[in-house]
Amino acid sequence: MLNNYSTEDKILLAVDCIIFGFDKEDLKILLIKRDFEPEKGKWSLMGGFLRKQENLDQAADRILVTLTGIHNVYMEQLHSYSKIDRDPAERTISVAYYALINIEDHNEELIEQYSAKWFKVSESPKLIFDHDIMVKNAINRLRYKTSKEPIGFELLPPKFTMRQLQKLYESILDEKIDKRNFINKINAMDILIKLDEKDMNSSRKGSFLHMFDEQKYKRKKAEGFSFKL
Amino acid sequence: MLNNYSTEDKILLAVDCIIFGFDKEDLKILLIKRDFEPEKGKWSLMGGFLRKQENLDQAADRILVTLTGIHNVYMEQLHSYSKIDRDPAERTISVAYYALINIEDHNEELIEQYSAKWFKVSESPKLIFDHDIMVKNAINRLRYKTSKEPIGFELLPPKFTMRQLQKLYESILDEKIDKRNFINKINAMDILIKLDEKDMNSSRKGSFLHMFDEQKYKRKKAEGFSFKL
DNA sequence: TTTGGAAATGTAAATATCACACTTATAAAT
DNA sequence: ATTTATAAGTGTGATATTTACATTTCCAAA
Repeated sequence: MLNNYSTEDKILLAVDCIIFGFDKEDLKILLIKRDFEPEKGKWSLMGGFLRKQENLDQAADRILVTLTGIHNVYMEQLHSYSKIDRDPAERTISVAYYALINIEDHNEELIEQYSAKWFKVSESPKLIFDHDIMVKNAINRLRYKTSKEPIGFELLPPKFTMRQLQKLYESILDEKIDKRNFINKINAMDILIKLDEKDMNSSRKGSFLHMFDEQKYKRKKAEGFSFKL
Repeated sequence: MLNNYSTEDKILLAVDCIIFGFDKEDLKILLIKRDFEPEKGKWSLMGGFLRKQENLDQAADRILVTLTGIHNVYMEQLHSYSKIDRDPAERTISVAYYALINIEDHNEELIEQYSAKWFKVSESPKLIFDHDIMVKNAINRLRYKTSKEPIGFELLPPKFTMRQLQKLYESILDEKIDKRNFINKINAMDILIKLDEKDMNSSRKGSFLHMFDEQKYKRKKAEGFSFKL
């Protein structure tokens, strides 16, 4: 009968972050080049160890801030990975988190300091340990999330065009969407504010910028909501 | 720079199991009455600690077998809980798993040995620590699962009536379903085999028994599949 | 003034979902 | 043998959602 904790094994608990960003065309992840052993010189997720005086969410947040300098980022716990020899140096359990950030916000200096780089998810290099599986699982989770609630808040700049939003959906879901149907669907959600302002970069005509209406978004989300392609 | 694991904190890692069963009428969970400190005498999920030589799935399995005697049960990792003082005795992270079992299969002796008891999810007692949150999250996950793939394989006996399957869905989703629409939908899935045999317990007329067609089920699931009420 | 190129827009057909009520089969009672 | 009580079993039309699809508009640059 378990009545004495002191005989139980204690284990190292790592936290690894899958950091998603979107650069107007492609869904990307931020990876670091390890300058420490094991697997020095290889690409990996940003990670760290859980400390006694913090919970997992806090640890994930700390690790993200360390690399990007950004606070108050959207993060969600993904899964815990525990294969016995997943880290050859020592038995370690890793709790993976995924974060959605606006790719323009990150701190260049920190990125350099960690030899970090943004990769298209479709073109990312092989990662150490079980990090590839973590990324795969995170993408699946993000796809699921997409089907349950509007996304974009976190990954897009405050003002964006319909086309950018569509590209974001397309890059997450990895499929083409008809633009009329997409716009009809998004408009039916009634969560965007159309601004008078136009983005003139993409065409002569220019395309209207939009913002999320956070009030309406929250209300909709509370009601429970479904986006189906 | 993290180049030396040895300075990092090591932590106790618990695994707690939310064990779901279905008794032809209600969705239930299996709880134990703790005969050890802390919180002796209170209701709790079945749990244990991760050992160095096993991974989390194996630990969850071991813990489930300890209480029910059943092997090869459907289990899925739910979430990791890490509030600093969640266990007043010592800093402990808990990885929660949920299991779906056929309620008829469990081992009575073991259940008694642990003072365990099946509770309707709607009538379960207050649990220790953060176990109530775990159960709530597990129910949500189960609901989600229900919307993505057929369930029943794990919770029902091999042969079951349409009405039992409907009751299962109703108890998971916590809402009434029209029986004609339900049957139409299930039949449209084309994953059941209707047997010649009838269950005569529930009515004079008797109702036909069905089995899952595992082949078809797997094929459908691979194609990706959605059940919407 | 013309031109090139992305932005913007609407509808009809197909499909999926929903609401809804009567007949049938059988065991038990008479 | 006949009646009765009870859950099982069955189908359709109305409504909502999803899909497929092509043309016109706007503006900067030439």
